[in-house]
Amino acid sequence: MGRTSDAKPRLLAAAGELFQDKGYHAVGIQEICDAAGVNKGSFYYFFPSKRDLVLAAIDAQVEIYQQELMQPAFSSDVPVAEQFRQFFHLMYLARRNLASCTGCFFGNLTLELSTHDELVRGKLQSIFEGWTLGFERVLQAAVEAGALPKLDTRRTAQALVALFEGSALLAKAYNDVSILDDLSQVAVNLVNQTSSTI
Amino acid sequence: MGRTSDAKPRLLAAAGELFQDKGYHAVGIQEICDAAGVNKGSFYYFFPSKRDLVLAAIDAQVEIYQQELMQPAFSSDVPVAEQFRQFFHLMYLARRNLASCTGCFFGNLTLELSTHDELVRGKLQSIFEGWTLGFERVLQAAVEAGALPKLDTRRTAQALVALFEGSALLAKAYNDVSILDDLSQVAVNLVNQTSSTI
DNA sequence: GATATATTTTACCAGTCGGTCAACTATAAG
DNA sequence: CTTATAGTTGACCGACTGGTAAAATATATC
Repeated sequence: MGRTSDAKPRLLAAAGELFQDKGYHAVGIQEICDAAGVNKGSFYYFFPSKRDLVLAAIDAQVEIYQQELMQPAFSSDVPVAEQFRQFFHLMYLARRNLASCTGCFFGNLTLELSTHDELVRGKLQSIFEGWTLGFERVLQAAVEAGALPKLDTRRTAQALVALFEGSALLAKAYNDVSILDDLSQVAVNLVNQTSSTI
Repeated sequence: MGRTSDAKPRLLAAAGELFQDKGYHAVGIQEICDAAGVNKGSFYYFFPSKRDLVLAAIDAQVEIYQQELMQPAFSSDVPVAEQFRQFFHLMYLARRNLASCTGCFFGNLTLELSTHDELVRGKLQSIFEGWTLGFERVLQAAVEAGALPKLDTRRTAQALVALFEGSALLAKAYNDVSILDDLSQVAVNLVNQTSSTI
């Protein structure tokens, strides 16, 4: 009972966008409230602090990345290496129409917050760990199917995550999304490589 | 004439350290001044603004990275791939004794500032471009010496920069420097790979 | 329709931010 | 020794920060 409201999801969406393109410290709660069309007092009704907001915003973005990057890229029946190319390419597509290249939401927050806040760092770590385990599963399945030679799946998976995050970082530094597409070829090579066989 | 001072280099050193482990927005000028043992008024005698400080701090760090990473890694006569391994390893050594893993100075600033300040972004871009060109030269020399098969030097060089930045990012997320050493092996494979030959 | 309660509104707080300024001091150079 | 000047000091500013509190309001439920 009492009145209902969609202010909370609006705040989460606004926070997702603003943290993404300005970073955590560069965005004030007032600015997020303005973007969401919510009063600051209402903000503190839904979130006890800015830190709680960013924790919730991270969860919301995990969901989005899962649905718009992970599932589309790794559910097809094309060769494994092509699935990784697709992963990079989907990020490219998602960023291509933006005014400026804003990097990866999680990578941005990692570099800005993980020395400040151990809880945030742990959350981000477990997200990257989830990606790594997911990549590893995909690679392992391909190895078992004979599509790939035996390789160090853990290290390769982690390297693919690193390459992805590094590519997003360079794309932001150069303000040029096409770097993501360009380096997707290296991800392909990395998967198909024979030199790291064991 | 007039009195002399080493306050400026002290401010640059303090700014380098504090920006490195807390980020740009999370560090105030007062904090930098305290760390450097300088009054805030004096700060503004040397630097017109915080933004000018970070620009100068970037230049100072370029010098340090050049002398402590680039030159040591790429001046030896070991095989090319080993030089890249050394590059990652030197970063590992530099970070291993720190209380927490703070990532790459330039990568950190890229993700925090390049959407705010076009001048900073351009400066960081040209630093990464310098690394890329340097890597490319090393690879090209190895190809011409017959030590490596023909490969897309530009793309490989950029991928190595991306892998490095991504590794530093993951190391920060996991708060575990050893990731840098671990992924150095992938850099080695990437250089020695045959699948990306043209 | 009454009412308990979920949400909104607004004014407010102390602290910190980047930055300014004018007076002061030490010293290098003549 | 004088003096021009490079450097230092500390008080100060307005704007903005994250966060609080209490009164007002709308509505789902009965």
